[in-house]
Amino acid sequence: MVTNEDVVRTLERIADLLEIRGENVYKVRAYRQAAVQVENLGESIADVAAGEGGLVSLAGFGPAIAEKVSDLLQSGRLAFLEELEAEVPPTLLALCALPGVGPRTAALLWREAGITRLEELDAAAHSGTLQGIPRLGAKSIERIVAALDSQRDRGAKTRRARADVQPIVDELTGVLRALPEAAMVEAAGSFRRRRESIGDLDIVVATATPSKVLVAFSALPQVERVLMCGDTKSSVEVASGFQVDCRAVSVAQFGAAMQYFTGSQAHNVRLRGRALRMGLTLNEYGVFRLDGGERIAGATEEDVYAALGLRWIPPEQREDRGEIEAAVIDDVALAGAAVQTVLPRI
DNA sequence: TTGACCACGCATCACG
DNA sequence: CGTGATGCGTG
DNA sequence: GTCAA
Repeated sequence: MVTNEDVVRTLERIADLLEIRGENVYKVRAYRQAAVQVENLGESIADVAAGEGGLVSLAGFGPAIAEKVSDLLQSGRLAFLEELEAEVPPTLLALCALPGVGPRTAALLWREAGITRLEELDAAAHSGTLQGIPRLGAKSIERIVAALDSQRDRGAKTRRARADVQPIVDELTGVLRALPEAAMVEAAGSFRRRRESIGDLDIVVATATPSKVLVAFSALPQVERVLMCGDTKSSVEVASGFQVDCRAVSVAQFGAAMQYFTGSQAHNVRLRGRALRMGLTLNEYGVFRLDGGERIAGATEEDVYAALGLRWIPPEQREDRGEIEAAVIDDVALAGAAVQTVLPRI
């Protein structure tokens, strides 16, 4: 019995391996999007396959992916994936899991140094074999060594329970709010979406002096390691490896930044797609007209959603499960009884 | 059949 | 030394 | 690879 979860894992695995192989980014994305669709599917994918229209009736499923998933459902295997795994060593996926190492670097290590597994990478990094590989400078090698060490230190504990994160949120937002430069401070990300499992923490600060706030943030006693600190964002680790990102924006951008950093990613992508179809563009600084670039929203989240013809959507609903469609302020309501306004058609 | 496919910050490296 | 391209990571 | 024009 092949479950939806099996299909999701398989599609994601294909995407990862294709990425290492250097396939077209949109092909890779197509597999990832298909995986997301299956993930959000409210029924058994086997039923969909058997039902009217078959798998191609699913969004993101064209003939190619439909056939592969169909094979998988029928036989429990997928020849395509097996061929791919024969071509691209699956152990490379473990390299990609290292922070700072992505598919391109994994492919580079494989091609240039014949490295396919973590142990080989570790040995090569220390023996100096890595030196001389194009695009792999001293900094990059140092980064790899650090990543391997840090992974060894703590057995790759990734996500944390909401209850464990809450005190960290309270403490960090507390000290940031005490800064005279910080006008507004809020936690965003999956924490704000009230998810039970939290991968990392995002904190948004409104301020007129971003660098001051970020420097202060990076220097907090709770900070164990600074991953990076730029002009608008800083990433650190606190409490044995838990990552916290701090983004500093102006007061006028605070709403757009909160919207952006609250996510989810899928929600944001759909929202931005909607913006484009309305002749607008959405980023973490606001909503802008495509022609001329005039800014039309950004100070508050309500602003941002309203500019896109939407009611404000509670964070816990922002998962791209139909909440955007449900929040559309329809033409009729806007136009009143008499006048037919011309809103951009979505 | 063809073109578009979200948007951006930071670190690093190659190049002039 | 500055600049642009690339890779990675983030929602 | 998929979708829409």
